[in-house]
Amino acid sequence: MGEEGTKSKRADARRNEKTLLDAAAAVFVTSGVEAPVRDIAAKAGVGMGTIYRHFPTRADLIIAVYRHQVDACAEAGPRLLESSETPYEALRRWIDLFVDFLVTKHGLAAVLQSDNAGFETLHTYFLDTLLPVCARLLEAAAKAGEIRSDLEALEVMRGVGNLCIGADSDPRYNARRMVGVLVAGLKT
Amino acid sequence: MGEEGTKSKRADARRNEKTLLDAAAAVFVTSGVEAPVRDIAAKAGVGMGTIYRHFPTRADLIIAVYRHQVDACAEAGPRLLESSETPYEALRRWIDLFVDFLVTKHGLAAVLQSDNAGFETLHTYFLDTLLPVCARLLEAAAKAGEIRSDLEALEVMRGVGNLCIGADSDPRYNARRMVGVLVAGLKT
DNA sequence: AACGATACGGAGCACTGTTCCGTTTGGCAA
DNA sequence: TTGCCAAACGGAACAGTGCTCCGTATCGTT
Repeated sequence: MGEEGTKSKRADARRNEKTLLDAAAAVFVTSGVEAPVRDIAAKAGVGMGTIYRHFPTRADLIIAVYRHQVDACAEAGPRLLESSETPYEALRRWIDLFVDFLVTKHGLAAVLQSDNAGFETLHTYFLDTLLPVCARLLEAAAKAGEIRSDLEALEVMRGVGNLCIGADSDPRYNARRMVGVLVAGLKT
Repeated sequence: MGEEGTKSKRADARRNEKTLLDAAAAVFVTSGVEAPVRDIAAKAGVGMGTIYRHFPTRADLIIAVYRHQVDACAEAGPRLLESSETPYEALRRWIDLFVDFLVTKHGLAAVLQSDNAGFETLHTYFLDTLLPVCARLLEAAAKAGEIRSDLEALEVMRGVGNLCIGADSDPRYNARRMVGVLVAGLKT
């Protein structure tokens, strides 16, 4: 439950972890989350072994880099439910938040749904964190009779995530707008 | 405009092209469209050189394998527009056709939107073939006042394609249903 | 039958993920 | 302060894959 940084690790290990996180964040911005591991290691000035020791899979690294933002998104759910006029409005706003996060992370949406081995962890993390929040919002909106009630939260999450794929590589495609259409389609 | 198969090619070349197409189709079914080129070559019983001579990029091979089905989908558009009660109904049915095609092709939807180099050709082919059809259906439905008129055909196509990604690798995700929601969201 | 164009096969190169192990270093105990 | 060793590091090496290149085999024509 606590912070990882205070663990009984050696000082250089802690330092390298931080360095790697910063380097990864920087490389993700410029080259996307699928950037070669070597690039990240080079940017951080460490060897290949170091990166794999700290983050056994690429998913672990991605999770570590974005954990704060994902958690923030999860925490925003209940808050929106309270502060919004209607549950549907809360759902809409929350999905906007999620979409804003995704479309600004080069290639993240794609890798999230990718069935390539090694990314299940990432998929699982997102689902574990955000699915309950989404489910709660959907349930509230359904109970209020604002949206259809035959939809699983998983489907909505994946649908929204999928719509964000490639949003940054083709200016003609506006993911936010299509998500808007999808969310409109949820209404009864 | 005519058939390629009748070109002035050597007999063995024509034979290999057919063999490769069949092998590729078989491998795509079992291993997805991202299957290693070596696997396809092995299945066809030819060398690497042969496959690349006939299909310079993987996209060319994929296009060749699915050309007939894509063309059939394109041709179904105008027919549906005539035979359906309303333009919106035609649009809905046409999108169903497109989705049925995509979800039964392991990994095709993903590679269609992938920004990996080498697949632009594939993306372009699909767009060139299907975009005009989709645009016509959208326009008809918009003119009839059944759907919003501020949407580009490209967005709708990409949105639908995106929703189909991973449809076959997670039984909990029903792409058809989410596309249904999206299409419902198009209504005015 | 001979010959030239066409096509073939697969070794080889480039690139990337991942592992493995010899070397270095941080922190603790004497 | 010094010595020790577990912890951590670096990067060479291996494996999988896309793609090229060129010596060899085959086709079809003369």
